Amino acid sequence: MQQLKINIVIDSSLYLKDPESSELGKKIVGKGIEMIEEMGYESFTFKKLGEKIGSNESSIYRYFESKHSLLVYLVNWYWSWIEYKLVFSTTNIISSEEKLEKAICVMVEDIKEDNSFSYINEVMLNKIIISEGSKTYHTKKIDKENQKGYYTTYKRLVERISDLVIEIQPKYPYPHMLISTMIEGAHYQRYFSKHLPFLTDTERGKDTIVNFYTELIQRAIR
Amino acid sequence: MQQLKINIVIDSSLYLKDPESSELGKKIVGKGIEMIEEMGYESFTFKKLGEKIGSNESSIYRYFESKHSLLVYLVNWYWSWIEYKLVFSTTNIISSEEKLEKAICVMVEDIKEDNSFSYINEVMLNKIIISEGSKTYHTKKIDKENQKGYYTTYKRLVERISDLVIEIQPKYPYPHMLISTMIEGAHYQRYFSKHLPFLTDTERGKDTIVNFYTELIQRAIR
DNA sequence: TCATGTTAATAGTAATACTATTGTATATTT
DNA sequence: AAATATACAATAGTATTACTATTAACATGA
Repeated sequence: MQQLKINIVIDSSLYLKDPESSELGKKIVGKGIEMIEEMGYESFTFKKLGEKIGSNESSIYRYFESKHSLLVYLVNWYWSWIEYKLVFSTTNIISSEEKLEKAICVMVEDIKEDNSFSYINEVMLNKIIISEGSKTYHTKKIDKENQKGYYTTYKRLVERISDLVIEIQPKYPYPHMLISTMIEGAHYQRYFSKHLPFLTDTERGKDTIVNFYTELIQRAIR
Repeated sequence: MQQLKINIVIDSSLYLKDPESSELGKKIVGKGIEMIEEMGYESFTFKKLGEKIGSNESSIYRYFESKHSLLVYLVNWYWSWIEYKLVFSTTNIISSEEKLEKAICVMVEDIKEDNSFSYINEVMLNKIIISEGSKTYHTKKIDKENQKGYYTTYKRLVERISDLVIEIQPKYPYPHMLISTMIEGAHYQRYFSKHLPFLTDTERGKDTIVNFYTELIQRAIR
């Protein structure tokens, strides 16, 4: 039997030329992920990427107007993918409480498997989001980029889960703050547990971070 | 009556030459804060700072080995200052619950006043920590820099408040995660409320962020 | 007075992000 | 099939950046 194939569609404002439309484009995204993960965003350059994919620096500028906009593209791809996983894991579930629990899990859990989407390594991408993701909005151009729609995917995702919170507890006054605190916080905790463990209480084996945020949210809205 | 003067002492591993030891050093830190706040960390350069303080780029390199290490210095200064405020606002209070409440306030509240320390503008510094602070540890050199003691101030602060949590609820299993989630989260919420308001529920006038985290923590450890 | 050590200024370098221009393959039209 | 138009990538740049090697100025002490 043939496998079901799904494509994540990225808004055209996030690239100059759609990287899905050519082999070179896919190489840029695929190898770009590998290189950013390996050497970090600061050390990563279009020149190095060009060499790696047997192409030229300036060819990459046909697809993305800057290094920054490639990162923004990756972050949006990631959140679209998470949204897809979220919708998938919560359909046909009736109880809102159970839906929320599943949602927390999808947002917060460690990504260990790859291979849903041919040329994108989701495990590496997840690592990039954790260590470099915040650089997409910690920029002086934030307001301009927000207007351009750079953060709509993220917004939609937070909205979706906030709605679940409201379904369960209509009187809870901080649904968006609660969810954005969870999403960003979970990434920080994963980063801390690896590099600054004195800021966490993670143990080996168990997924403490999922437990922590599940409990935190349940108690907050009870 | 003369005013009480206090100096925040920064570990000598965080600079090449102590900026407190000369007028030029104080200018570097003072004007550096102004410029980073104004133009953002990426656009800020030692060359521009040199021009501004009527000195030369390379003179600044005598004090800080890189632009990054200046930011690390500022972050450490900030956390030392917060720790000082924390100790000050919780001494002579007996109840642990009340201590924790005050601590949350000190960590999370909006900084509006300046002038405790002559050449450092705490309001601007707070803005820098909110928008650029995470760049100190989102680097590939994180583990090396951690070994050098770049994050000890932060660690000590988190430890201090985690101890308060443990005093109140000895069985709570995630004190460090709770506090680091709060500190980082509060900064994010301040940033979001200004630039990406759809991720928050902040209202004008009230300090929703303080209320949100106070309630969150109290419910978490109850 | 002259050697010594400490400081800052000069003048650089290598690398970076990004761009203007040229070249080439493919498609379209006549 | 030839002429033209288009799409794309490669070449060769530029301006700016972070950072450094060297020189100059100055104070201190023997």
